[in-house]
Amino acid sequence: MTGTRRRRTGAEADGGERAFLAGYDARRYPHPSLTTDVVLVSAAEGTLHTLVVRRGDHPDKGKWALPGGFVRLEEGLDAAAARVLADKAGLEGVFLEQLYTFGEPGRDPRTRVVTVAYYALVDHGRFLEASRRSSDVVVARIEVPWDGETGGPVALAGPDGGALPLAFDHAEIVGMAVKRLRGKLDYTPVGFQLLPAAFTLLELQRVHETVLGRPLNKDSFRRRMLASGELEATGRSEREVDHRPAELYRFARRRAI
Amino acid sequence: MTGTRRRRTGAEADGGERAFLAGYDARRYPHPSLTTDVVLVSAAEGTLHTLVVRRGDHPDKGKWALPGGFVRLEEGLDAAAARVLADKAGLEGVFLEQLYTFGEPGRDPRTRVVTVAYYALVDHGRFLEASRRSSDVVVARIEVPWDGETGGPVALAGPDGGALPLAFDHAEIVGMAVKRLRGKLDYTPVGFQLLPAAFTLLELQRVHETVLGRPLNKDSFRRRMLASGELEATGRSEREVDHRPAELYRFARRRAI
DNA sequence: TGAATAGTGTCTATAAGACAATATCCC
DNA sequence: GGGATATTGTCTTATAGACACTATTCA
Repeated sequence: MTGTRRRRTGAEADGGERAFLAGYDARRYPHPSLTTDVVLVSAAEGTLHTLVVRRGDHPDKGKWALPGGFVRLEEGLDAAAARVLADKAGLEGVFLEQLYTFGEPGRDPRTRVVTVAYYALVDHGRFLEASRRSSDVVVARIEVPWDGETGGPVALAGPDGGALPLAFDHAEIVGMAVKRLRGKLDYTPVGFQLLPAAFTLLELQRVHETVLGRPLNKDSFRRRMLASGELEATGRSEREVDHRPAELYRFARRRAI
Repeated sequence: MTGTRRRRTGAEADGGERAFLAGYDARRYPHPSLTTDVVLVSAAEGTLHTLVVRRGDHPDKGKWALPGGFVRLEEGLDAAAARVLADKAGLEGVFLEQLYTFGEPGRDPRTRVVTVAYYALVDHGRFLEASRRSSDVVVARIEVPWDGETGGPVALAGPDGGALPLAFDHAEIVGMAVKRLRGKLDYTPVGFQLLPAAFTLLELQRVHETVLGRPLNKDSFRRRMLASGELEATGRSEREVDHRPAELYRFARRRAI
């Protein structure tokens, strides 16, 4: 028992925790701080990328952190993540989904901070716009040291190939985003979120391979995608390629928040 | 901007949220309250069950709530959920996993409460012990009004068949647990957690069918399970059944927290 | 012996992987 | 025409569903 809880009496013996809230002054006892961090993911050149921000202050000064911020008292969690995304990366209307909540007591050395992590998916083109806003913002390549959905922390590499050390437990958070994304890909049409509105089947396959970290069979990928009903031919084709141009498809029902 | 944030200056323009924490006094500004709620799930008689507690106080007095409690300042999220499980249901060593974090501003009428929901899996036998501890604790049948992994709120029915109205957004939380469980079943050996140490293939199939809410093909279920390598024959058989006794299996590597 | 479920074997339909053949663009 | 990739079609193999048949227990 800590100072935040009173002795429980008979009537409160079960379910009393909630009753307790009624007489509870939120300002009187310390709560954990609540933040949200967003793993903004794109796929390009066979690698997943994510946006990180250089920390200007201690602790972990000079290391790289996910864009994040406090959850305001009157603001929903999804809304807080969307706000962070808009503020830090200038992005709206992208796929955004809650990932996991990280709250080990030691994860931030200053005070107890619980963070509700989100992940967002964008096509690489929109991604690059965002990274041009500041030299403290970088789109890093994600290096995944495990196969399949094993999970665990990942490493980041900057545009010059150098390692970007991650602040706090953010390597775990990005790793969790990769793991989730790999899992989702098997049964949800999440790959489209990483591509522009129109794309070829090969581009879609490359995105899937990038997410999964392994090559896929072209024939069956093609069949599976066309049979899924998620794709819709645009009637247009690629232009200015030095081979037979591929047909362009679009996602039949694109979702976003 | 609320009073919880200062105006940002140039050096803080990106990543400043974290720097902000350094000079931040956690007791000076209101944070959301942080709780954890546990959806304790079992399978029996073709239906999923969960444990709920009758609320003795307003708001939602008389309605039924998931066992829950505050996350202590020095305590990890998993640890908080495990503590709630031990306190409220007397259960330890069961499968316990983070589910989702619910934090819409209006979900608790008194103050802003963000809850990190967990779900736990137990075999129905152990479950019943827990429910005998108090008349305010009930193991309810979960009635799922949607197919597959559609998601959405569910309803609860008490032992007498009457509806048990759920407090707050707990119908959503239980619904999310069912959805997650259905998704997990396809690719992880989570069904074993709902059974005692030794079980027959048909019992395992019934559990899967209960979770998924649809019948499964016996032959291919059998083949799939035996081929998965997750099962291990105990060498023993059922006793006292009025038909040919089935072989008892155990899970080859049972996991728990 | 009969009821009831366990467990085995076989056939068929479907989906995935492999591979060959043809099509269409730019140079 | 040559290079390169798109697209189609066929064959093989693995897996799921259907179904028939035998096995084993208790009443």
